[in-house]
Formats: sequence, C-alpha cells, structure tokens
Amino acid sequence: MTASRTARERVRAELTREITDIARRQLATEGAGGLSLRAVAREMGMVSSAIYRYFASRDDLLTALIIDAYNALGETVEQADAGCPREDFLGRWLAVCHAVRDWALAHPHEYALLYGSPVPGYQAPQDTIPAAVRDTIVLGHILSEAHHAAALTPAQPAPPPPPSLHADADTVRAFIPDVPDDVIFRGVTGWTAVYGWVSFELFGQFNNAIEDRRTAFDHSMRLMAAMMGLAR
Amino acid sequence: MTASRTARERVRAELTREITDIARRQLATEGAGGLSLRAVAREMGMVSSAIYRYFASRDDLLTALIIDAYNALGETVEQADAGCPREDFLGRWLAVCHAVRDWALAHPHEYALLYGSPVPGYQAPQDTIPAAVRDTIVLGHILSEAHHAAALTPAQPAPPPPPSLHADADTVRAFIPDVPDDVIFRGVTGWTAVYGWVSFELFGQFNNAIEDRRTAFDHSMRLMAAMMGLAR
DNA sequence: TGTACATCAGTGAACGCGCGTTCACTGATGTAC
DNA sequence: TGTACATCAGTGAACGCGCGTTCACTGATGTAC
Repeated sequence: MTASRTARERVRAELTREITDIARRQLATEGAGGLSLRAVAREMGMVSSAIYRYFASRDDLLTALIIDAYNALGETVEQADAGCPREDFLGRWLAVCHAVRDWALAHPHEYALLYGSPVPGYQAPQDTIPAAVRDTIVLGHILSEAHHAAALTPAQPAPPPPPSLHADADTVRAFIPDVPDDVIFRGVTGWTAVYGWVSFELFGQFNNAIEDRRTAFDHSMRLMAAMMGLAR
Repeated sequence: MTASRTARERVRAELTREITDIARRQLATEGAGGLSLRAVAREMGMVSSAIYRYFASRDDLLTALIIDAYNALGETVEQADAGCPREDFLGRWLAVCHAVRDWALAHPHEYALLYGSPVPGYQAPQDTIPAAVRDTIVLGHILSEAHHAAALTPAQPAPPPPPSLHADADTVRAFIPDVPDDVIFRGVTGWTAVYGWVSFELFGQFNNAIEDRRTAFDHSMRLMAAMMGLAR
C-alpha cells in the first residue's frame, strides 16, 4: 500500500529531522568537535547503534548539518537582499553584510563549522557546494547588476588585475556574470573582507579593542563598498 | 652550588623545549583537537604522568604553543617590514601581507590555532596578548608613519567614521599612534581583509574558484592599500 | 479478508580505542653543615 | 672532604570517562497472493 509506505517514510523523515535538530543543538553548545552520535542517541532516548539506521556515520551527520547551515545562511542572505529596492545597490550590499554578521552572531558554532578551521579528519563532499555558494551568488548579482546599470563608479586609481589572473576571473564570473576582471577581483576582495571581519569578531580578535562592533562593521563595509565602486 | 642548580635547570629548560617541539609537531599533523599529552609523552619516551612535571595541564601546554606561534608569526612580520626601505609604505604593507600569508601556508595548523575557530573549552589567558599584537603593531606603525610623512592619500570619497566610534578609535590608537579616526578604521578594515583572505584560502573557500592565489592575494592587497590611501 | 513472508527500526552487548589526571613510590641530583 | 637531609624527575598503576562502530537479535510494520 502506497499510503502506509508513505506513513513509515514519514516517520523516518521526522526522526531524521529530529536527529539533525538535536545534533545542531549539541553543535551549538559543544562545537563541532563535541558532536557525538552517542550523545545524540541519548537525547533521542535511543540506543547509540540505532542512529545508524539514519546516518551511515558521524561524518554523514556532520555533512547534513553543514548543508543545512549553508542553506540557512544562504536563505537569510537572499531574503535580506530581496528586501531592498533593486536599484539601491549600496543598500543591498549593506543588507547582505549585516545578514551574514547577524546570522553568524546568532549561530556562532554553525558559522565556525562553515568558515572556521576545518574539522580534523573530515573531508567535505561535493554535495555541500550548491548550498555553500548561495550567499556568494547573491553578492555576485548585486555587483553584476550594479555594473550593468552603470552604477559602479570604480573608485580611486588602483592597479588593474594582472593578465595572469584572467583564467581565475573566468571561473569566478559564474558568480558575478558579465563583468570585467577588475570588478571580479574587487568583489572577491570585498567578500573576503566581510567574512574576515565576522571571523575576527566571532573568534575573539576584537576583544578589548573594538566594542561598538555593529557600527564599526557597518562603517568598514561602507569603506569596502566604496572600494568596489558602490555608491548610493 | 649555583652552578649545579643551573645544570638541573638547564636540563629542565631543554626538556620543556623538547615537549613543546613535539607538541608543535603533533599540532601540525593532527590539529589542535588532536594534541594529546599522552602522545607527547609517548614520543618523549616518558610515562604520561611525567609531563606534569613540566606543564600543569593540557591547557597550559596549549597556551605555551599559542604564545610561541604568535611570536613566530610576529617575528616573521617584523622582519618582513624591517627588510623594506622605511619610506616605501606600500612596499612595507605588501611585504607584511605576504609574510602573514606565507607563514600561514607554512604553518596551517598553527595559524588555525590562532585565527580559526576557538578550541572548545579552552580560554586563552591574558599572557597571550603581548605576543598576539606584534603583527598588529607592525601594520599600525606603517600606517602611522605614512600618515605623518603625508604619504597617505585617502582614496575616494567615503563616509567618515560616525562619532560614536570615537571611543573605539582611541583604543585602537594604541596600535596606530597619532592618526585620525578615519585612518584607524581604514587600517582595521585592511587588517581584517588580510586575515579574511588567508583564512578563506587556508580553510578551503577558494577551492575550485581561485587557483593563482599568490597573484590574486597580491592584487587584492593592492586594492586594500589603495583603500587605505597607501600609494608608492 | 486472511495468511505467509519480507522489510525495517530499534535493542543490548561487545570490541577496541584513547584520553586527562592523581597518587604513592623509587632513585638520583643537589644542599648544608 | 664526608655525611644527613631535602628536593626533584620520572615510574607504574589506577580511576573514570567517552567515543564510533559492528553484530546477532527481537518485534513490529508493511506487502503479496
């Protein structure tokens, strides 16, 4: 009976979700290294070996968490972007920057899982890639659309990218379509600055140095916007 | 006898060094989480409890490693800066950037220990601070000296830092002495971009995207130099 | 609709492993008179 | 210079802990005729 098979499958899907939820909560309190199948099973009220009906190994569970986290971040970023008038490119950039930072502050361990030190012994499979690039695509489109709206006013004189970088520019153009190499690398630089800041803030590098972090971040991202040629 | 006491102490200092050396090597292969007192003891040919004659706990050993790593990085950066003509501010900036990146690539796990996700359960004591800020001080002095040599040509128009950031600017001025707030926050932004890039590169975010990383990094840091107003 | 069989979820015990830390101890090295 | 004592380094056993994964099993749920 298809209906009953679906019933069993529904339970299965629900329990799978419950496992990842518990795992995510453990991740949030213990960090990636502290994620333990046995602890998850304990909290589920199951015996530890039962987890293996749902995930083939600890790494598989970790991969599921990583993909979920990338998607959560990606969705937040997409919504932040979508909430802005299309032609307000600076506003969109700032909204995206703050979305990344806010999400990271709300989910520090998940952020660390995505952008911190690699988990030792864990090798991310290819399946994470589509989820991993959602935020990058959002930024890319802001820049690309700004360029085509002639709204990019490339800032002060700076050296053009050396020709040897042309191949890499081609690869990145998948994310920032139809723009010259110079825009590509300004975008990459801006992008690294976002995560560089957020990582510094989250991993403690700003302790005893910068207190009004939201304001400072906002200002820093405006400087980066100017570097990229984004003006209101 | 002072001489013989010194003899014992010399052995002690040597063994302490040997322990940290072995621990550093293990860190390099296993990562911070894989650092184990028992493994260190095994490699020393000692029983595990003997380590406690030299370090009160695993965390103490970790702290020693962190301080050593900060000092190693700091020294590299200082030397890179010192190798440049004093008035070549752009050259000094680029030298420092590459020194950070080169060191990180040569010591990925140590870099991760300093700038990656915090080690769960480990709380860095205050003793690490002097070592931790050596590189920051180098950058600060480049900017400060450039400013006083009137060699900073603040790039394109960008909003000034909001007044509410003045207190934070005062704190950071310990590293970038006697410069206006605007220079401070351009410096902080530049600094985060350096580590943002290096972390992206080291932690795998550039995989399948950017191949000629040294060149791209160099270009990116030149863009940041222009943002900060550093020109040759 | 009823029965025989197959699939699947969850159990409980076990394997083999490694870890940090404590503690009472032996011997060697250094110190004081 | 020689002896009695104190300091220190290193030993070996133990405590108590948690982990991922495997495997033979029971019972319930679903399937086919």
